[in-house]
Amino acid sequence: MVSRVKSASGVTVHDVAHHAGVSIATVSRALSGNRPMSEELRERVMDSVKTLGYQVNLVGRALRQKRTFTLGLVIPDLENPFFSSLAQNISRSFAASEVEVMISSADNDIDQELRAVQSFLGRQVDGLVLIPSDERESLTAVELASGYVPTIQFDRFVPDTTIPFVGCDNAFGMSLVSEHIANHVPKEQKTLFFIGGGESSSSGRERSAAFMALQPESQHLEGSFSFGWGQEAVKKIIDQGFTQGTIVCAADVIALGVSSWLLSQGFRIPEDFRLIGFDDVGVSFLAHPTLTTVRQPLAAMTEAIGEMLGDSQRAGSAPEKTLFQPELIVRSSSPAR
Amino acid sequence: MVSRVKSASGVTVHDVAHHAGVSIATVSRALSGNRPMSEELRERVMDSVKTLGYQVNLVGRALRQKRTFTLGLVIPDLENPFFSSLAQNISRSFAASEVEVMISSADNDIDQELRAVQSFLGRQVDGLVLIPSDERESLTAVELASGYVPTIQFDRFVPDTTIPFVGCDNAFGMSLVSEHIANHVPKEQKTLFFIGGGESSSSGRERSAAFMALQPESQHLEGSFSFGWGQEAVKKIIDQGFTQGTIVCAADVIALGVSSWLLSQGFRIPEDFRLIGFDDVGVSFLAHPTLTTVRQPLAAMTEAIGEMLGDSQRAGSAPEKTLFQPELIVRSSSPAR
DNA sequence: TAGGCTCCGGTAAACGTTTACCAGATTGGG
DNA sequence: CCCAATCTGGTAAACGTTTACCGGAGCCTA
Repeated sequence: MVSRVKSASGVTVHDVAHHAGVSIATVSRALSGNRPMSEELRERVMDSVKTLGYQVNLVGRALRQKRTFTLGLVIPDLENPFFSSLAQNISRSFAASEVEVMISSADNDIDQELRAVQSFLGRQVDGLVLIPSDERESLTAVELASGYVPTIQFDRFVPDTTIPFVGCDNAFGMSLVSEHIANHVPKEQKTLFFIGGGESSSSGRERSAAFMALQPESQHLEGSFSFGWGQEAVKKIIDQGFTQGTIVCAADVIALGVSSWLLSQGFRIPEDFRLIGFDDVGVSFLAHPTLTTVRQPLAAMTEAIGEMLGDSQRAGSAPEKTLFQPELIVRSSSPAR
Repeated sequence: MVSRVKSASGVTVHDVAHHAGVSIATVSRALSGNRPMSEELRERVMDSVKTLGYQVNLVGRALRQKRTFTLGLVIPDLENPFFSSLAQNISRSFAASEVEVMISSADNDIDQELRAVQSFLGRQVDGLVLIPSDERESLTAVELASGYVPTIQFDRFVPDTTIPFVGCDNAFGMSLVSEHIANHVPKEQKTLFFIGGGESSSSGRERSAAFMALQPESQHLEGSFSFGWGQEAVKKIIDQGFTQGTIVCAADVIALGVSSWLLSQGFRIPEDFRLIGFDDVGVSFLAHPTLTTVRQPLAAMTEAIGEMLGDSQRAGSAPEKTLFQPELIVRSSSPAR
């Protein structure tokens, strides 16, 4: 037979105690190692645990300990590769620790987002990492969360709050791009285009603002963080009659859309158009041509989450904003001279 | 000040009862509507709830009710767009219901996968949806899960178990592809290549086997479900000197890799190579050229999850395997004649 | 008017843990 | 040899809910 124990479910610490002929306290201690005990007894308990197929009920434990060893993560949109890769990274950075990361998708809907936050709060998560779906509308969710548990805004923030934020220095990232253009893009391709990801997120606004400040001459298109928008935007550019230039995108997803459309129309990258992205999402080094982009130091950023959540439990207020310095990764879509 | 209630956390049903001058039972009933009560009293309770900022503690509720209204979802790899879009779909199909979907990533690691399952079980989820990471190695996790709660294998299954499975009819999907090739691919492109996703998942094996049975003449390459493998595989094909043909991929991710590499080398799709994918992942209708692919009816499939989990609570054994018929979506990477 | 039924609120038990406190045993030092 | 300290196991309370059960009040019927 496949499963010996038909329903292992329902075995409690009492059953184990009874089977081993000890008290429930002893069982608990044997399992947690919270207090020393004779080796012989511990083994007896462990044997019973094994034969009965006992698995601790974390709900009971959580109620008693007032800790769940759970971290909630709310993602605006799982279908955006940047976010899903973010989720993967955050999970991974907690894989070795005792806390489990639970992910919930807001599906680009602020009601869903609020619901996800409430659900996590009700489930007594020990901390919450939010990527706000909308710069304004997410205010309720973010503030609600931070009223209950240590909360971190990640990648984007809702303005005018004191809730800690971990992200990257978008302005610095754009300055790297601007510098790269100055040093490595030939004159004939110095017609600049900037395709933004929309004004509804801080990262979108910051990137647009930074680039426009550095390169006020460039043409500016504003849309959303999506593959489809990249295609649409570059189409507009081509429709205006441009046949060469440099296209800077507020995100890799956008740049990939641009690339796919340009190639399909017979344009060459980087010979006709140079293309620069932002994020360094997984496929950007696999795409052909490989994408020049601004890499966010995700590993370091996700580590910061752990530290900040730890700190906020111990000491006073965590630093309001932690920015990480991104790095320019030069690949073939806009090579060095 | 931003948050009026410094720490709303810690307000219990007792506090509300005290504040409203009623018993805790009344508070519980006012909130749940579980028993009729005078409107006046209910309002008094609700007022107290609001002023105190009470939020129900779902841990307490779960312990008492022995239900968590939570569905666990374990994903092999969030960075694979097919899986993340799957996750999004499953979340979405439960958005309107009272149950919350919690996602956990196994990060392609069976230890992580087992850990995720155990964690979900300990947290007393009401049901579990698993996409086994590995056909053989995931056996432990899948069987463990099904010993405790209603469990469904999704998209892939571990062989030789009786644990319910929801997926698509891969053989049928491949027969559609084969038919399409017979009817719409011109003779000079009838050199067929099949790029598989590896033998470590049932879907990979089934698709490969089905296509090879239908088109035994075709050249067969086996790898993994990834963008990078698509590029690598098509490179091998080109290195053999082929300059035209039809490439069938076991997944869209693979096909996108193929497409990106072919275009970068100056090949044209579909003039030189026709390209056919599987899954109909989000970007495949955005890619240029748009991808001809086999669409899995995800919406229907995710709905089936809800039904099966409901059934398995009520009646006896659910049907062992539920297969959905996929559909061929003809787009420009392999157009109709 | 007595008896029973309905309505509405409260009391307390139960869910499965962990852990503060207690008590008996053992040990060690003076 | 006695007292204190330590060690080891058990008892019971507590975490925050929900709900079975109880009981008083009001009402209807015979």
